[in-house]
Amino acid sequence: MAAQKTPRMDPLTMEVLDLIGSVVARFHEEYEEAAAEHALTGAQARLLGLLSLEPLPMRRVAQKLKCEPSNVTGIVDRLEARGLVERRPDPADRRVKVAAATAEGRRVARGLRESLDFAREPLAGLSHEEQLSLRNLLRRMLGDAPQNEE
Amino acid sequence: MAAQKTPRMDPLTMEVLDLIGSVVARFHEEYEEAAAEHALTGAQARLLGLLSLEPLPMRRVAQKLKCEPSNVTGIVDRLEARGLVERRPDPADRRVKVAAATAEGRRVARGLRESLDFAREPLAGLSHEEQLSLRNLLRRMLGDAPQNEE
DNA sequence: CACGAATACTTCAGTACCTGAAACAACCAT
DNA sequence: ATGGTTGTTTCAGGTACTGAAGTATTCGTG
Repeated sequence: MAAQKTPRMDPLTMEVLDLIGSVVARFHEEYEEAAAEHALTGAQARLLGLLSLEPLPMRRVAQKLKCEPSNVTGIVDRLEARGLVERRPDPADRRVKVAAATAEGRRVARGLRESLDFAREPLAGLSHEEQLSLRNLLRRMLGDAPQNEE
Repeated sequence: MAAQKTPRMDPLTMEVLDLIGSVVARFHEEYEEAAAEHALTGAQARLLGLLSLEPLPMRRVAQKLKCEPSNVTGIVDRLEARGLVERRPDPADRRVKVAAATAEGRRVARGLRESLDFAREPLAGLSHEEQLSLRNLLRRMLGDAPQNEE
């Protein structure tokens, strides 16, 4: 628990912090917007995006989404009602229900992904070196052990 | 609305995109967590942070938060019940109610800001040059996409 | 000045999201 | 077999959000 008092904050650090805040706000906004275009809420879009990669038991979904399993039930209910997701029994354990995106669900998820032009387009304007540098900086910010130094 | 088919995506670009997604998720998570430590929801924390800078009419708050004014009513209600925000009449226009953070509200907002160690600490580990470079890259990401659609 | 339109806020359904507790079924260890 | 644990759902309770309707105030114009 670092209870430091931040005696003063470097103005550059503050600006970068602010820029990150803007990126976060912008990203979120774009995401919700893209979801809305497909008649989905943000939570539904996140869940569908997750399941479009691979089917997952409800409990795993809750872990990935960092929420309670009881919450997942409702979101899957609504997606299932729209035919975008289905519940399958797990042959190995009859307690678990595996949530999986339907073909239609995967189609919608792809469309969703393609709607997220926000970061892709500006990124295309950066040179390869700049992208590399951005990647490394972001990696360090996230605390990831850099594995592919280049 | 660029409905391009993304003929191919540079793997580096994809990784950077992914990292940005992680930053966004992390930032959000930290924000909600910091808010929860002060017994606030994310929406309440955002509103309080806004009002800690300057008092604003309800209508302006809704604009800043990009939501309906009727929504702001409820959030301000709850913050007001906790004594963190108050409604003041606008002497110039009796229709208008100005929402303002109380002294206690400003105190909580400051604590909230200081709890957001996520980006500050990793940033402190970057050299001045690296921070400059990160700032410039983020600026370009945000500024190169002038989104004045209307 | 009066009167209708516009503006600011609130109230009121209606929906979604989210949590925590309790119920239920199925698994597992003894 | 029994009892504890695990996976899912149901339920109650609360926040967030929208859109429509309602109230009060301001403003524009005849």
